[in-house]
Amino acid sequence: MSEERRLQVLRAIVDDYVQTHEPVGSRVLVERHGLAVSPATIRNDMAALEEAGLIQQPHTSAGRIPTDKGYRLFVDRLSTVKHVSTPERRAIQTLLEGAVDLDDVVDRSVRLLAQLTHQVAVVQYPSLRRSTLRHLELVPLGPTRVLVVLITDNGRVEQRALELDRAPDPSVVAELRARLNALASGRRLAELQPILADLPAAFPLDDQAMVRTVVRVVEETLAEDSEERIVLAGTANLARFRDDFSSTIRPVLEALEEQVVLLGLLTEMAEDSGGVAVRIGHENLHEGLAETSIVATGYGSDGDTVARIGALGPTRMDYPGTIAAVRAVARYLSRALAG
Amino acid sequence: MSEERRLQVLRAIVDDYVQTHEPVGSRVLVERHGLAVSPATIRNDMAALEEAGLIQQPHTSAGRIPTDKGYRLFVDRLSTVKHVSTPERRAIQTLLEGAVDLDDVVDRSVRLLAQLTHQVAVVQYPSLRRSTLRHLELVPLGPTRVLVVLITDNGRVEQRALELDRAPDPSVVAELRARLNALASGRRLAELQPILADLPAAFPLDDQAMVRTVVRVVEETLAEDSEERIVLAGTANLARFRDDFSSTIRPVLEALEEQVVLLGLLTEMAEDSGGVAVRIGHENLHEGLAETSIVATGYGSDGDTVARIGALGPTRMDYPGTIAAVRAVARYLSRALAG
DNA sequence: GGGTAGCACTCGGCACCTCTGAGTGCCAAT
DNA sequence: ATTGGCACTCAGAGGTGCCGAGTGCTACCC
Repeated sequence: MSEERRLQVLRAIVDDYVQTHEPVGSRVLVERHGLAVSPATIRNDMAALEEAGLIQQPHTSAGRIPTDKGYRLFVDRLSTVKHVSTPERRAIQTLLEGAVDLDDVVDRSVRLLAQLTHQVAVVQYPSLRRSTLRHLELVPLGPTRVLVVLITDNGRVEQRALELDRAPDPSVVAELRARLNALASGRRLAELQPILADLPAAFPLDDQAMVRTVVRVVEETLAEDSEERIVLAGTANLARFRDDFSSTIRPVLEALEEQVVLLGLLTEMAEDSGGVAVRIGHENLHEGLAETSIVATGYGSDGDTVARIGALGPTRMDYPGTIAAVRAVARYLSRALAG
Repeated sequence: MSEERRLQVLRAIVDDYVQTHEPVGSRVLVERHGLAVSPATIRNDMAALEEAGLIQQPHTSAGRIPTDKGYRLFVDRLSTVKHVSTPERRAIQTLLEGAVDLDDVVDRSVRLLAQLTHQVAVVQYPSLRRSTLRHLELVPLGPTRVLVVLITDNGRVEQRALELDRAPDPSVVAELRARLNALASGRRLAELQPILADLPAAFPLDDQAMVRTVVRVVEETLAEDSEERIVLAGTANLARFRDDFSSTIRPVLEALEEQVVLLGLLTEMAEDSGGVAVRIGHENLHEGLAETSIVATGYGSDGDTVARIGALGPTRMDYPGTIAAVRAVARYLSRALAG
């Protein structure tokens, strides 16, 4: 009983099941997948695969479907690398080049990925901590209210309002802004903390409280990884199949709304195969996503990852196709950010 | 046959059906709703209501369910005004007061509304055109790239990157920024257009092209109503009922992703009853939303509407409760923006 | 004239049945 | 190791009959 053929059988089962969404039996397997042996032989192989926990039977007289473990093996060792077609590639390129700002790039990317994969697409906004500060602005909103605005090199803008104890002198605000910009511009945001700590001492005693408040707000803004924004598209694709998966929709939608959960999942994903990370079913330690797989990878302006992008759908998804699409969009997204 | 009782019957049918999601027959109607007549009498009334197109029978031997027209009559003339409970009110207040900036206020509001109504909640970001400009910033992103940042009085920040033909002189940029702020600060964004038109003439010929580019981008940003952002929450509530409505989920999700559609619906809604607008089923001229109702109202910092907030769910929703929740959240949201 | 009681009628849904066919596991033969 | 054959299992489709909810109608009462 050749080990190699058994894996071929597994691959055939995954391919077929992904396409038809129906348990696949020994006969269709030999008919549709050019296996040069008889159904009986396949049955023996399938028994072994089931023994190994790679496939399972929904009920006695039905065909087999892959388990999470089966999909895992398929993804790691059996799937052939797909590439997105040239027209698709061109479409991606032109679409992303037409974007006017960061929001627009992200928005287009996520829609695009949803359309390419027919899954739910997720894009995380570029992380603040790894970007370089381009400009910092203090804008008075009222007598004692000030808006702090951070602008990064990749065009992300973050704002935060703060309330002061008493109305500050405009000239002091102006000086603070000048000093902040002198100190901070061009630095990575993650490096800022020690630099800013000394700033209050440079001001007259009366103003130090105000300066400290502003510095604290800036630091808070940088620290809040939970502030990281996420954008979704293609949630309607979850309802593509009226049958079994439809009962699973609700917990998935709930998980998608919990951006914190989603962020955690994205960032925790180790990139295994060719820079793309795949989490299958129960591997996502979140009960609502037990029948859901996530394919994700990082993107960034100059080689290093500033954020992630991914696709999410039922475990029975087209992994090679999804992986290819995620990789392609990530690549063009990186390029669009750099340019 | 008293007209008044017939309307009572309609109200009872709506109440019951909203609660049970099952067609309601003449018997349960008298049993559960304290109507002091016999089922036979009710049947006559129901026949009349059906004749009038207010209720309908799914099939011959079933009870009645309200039609869109029936819900409309209910909302306009029969529903009793509900108020949110005092603890709920207090919860809304404290939650919204804890918000740190505009994004946070909007985010909290939409989640809150979704939780209160058990529907999908929608909040439109405050419109740019009606806000006052607080500050305008030009930030160089590269030799020929400039980021234009608009900051409004209610804390909204809008940015747009632009590409120049040649690298501008920093001093010219500084002067342009100063002039723009002098001209535009404190004005309503909608008034800006004529004011900005004269600006290029004030600059040396060499720089006029650059100035014109910047002005054009500012104008574009203001003009783009389609840029208006929308935030959703509670989409998982769509999947609350596994049965009939679940087949309708997909088109609804698709409509929700088309922010343009949603924006159109929100802005077109006339406010009828007590400041809250209700669109029922087919009244939404969008085929995906034929079984969906929307309850919406405006909110704004000082009395006038700067944007809208609403809830969306199956036509068989609890209208009085939803209306009350939308109104309450809108009120506190307005207050949070003003404060 | 409006309300009521009684009655015949309709029809969806449930329980029950059978039958079919897909699919399996095992065994003996190659 | 592979294969054909065979007995076995079982979900799902299709058919049947019954029940009960609900109706519309008509005759009757106040």
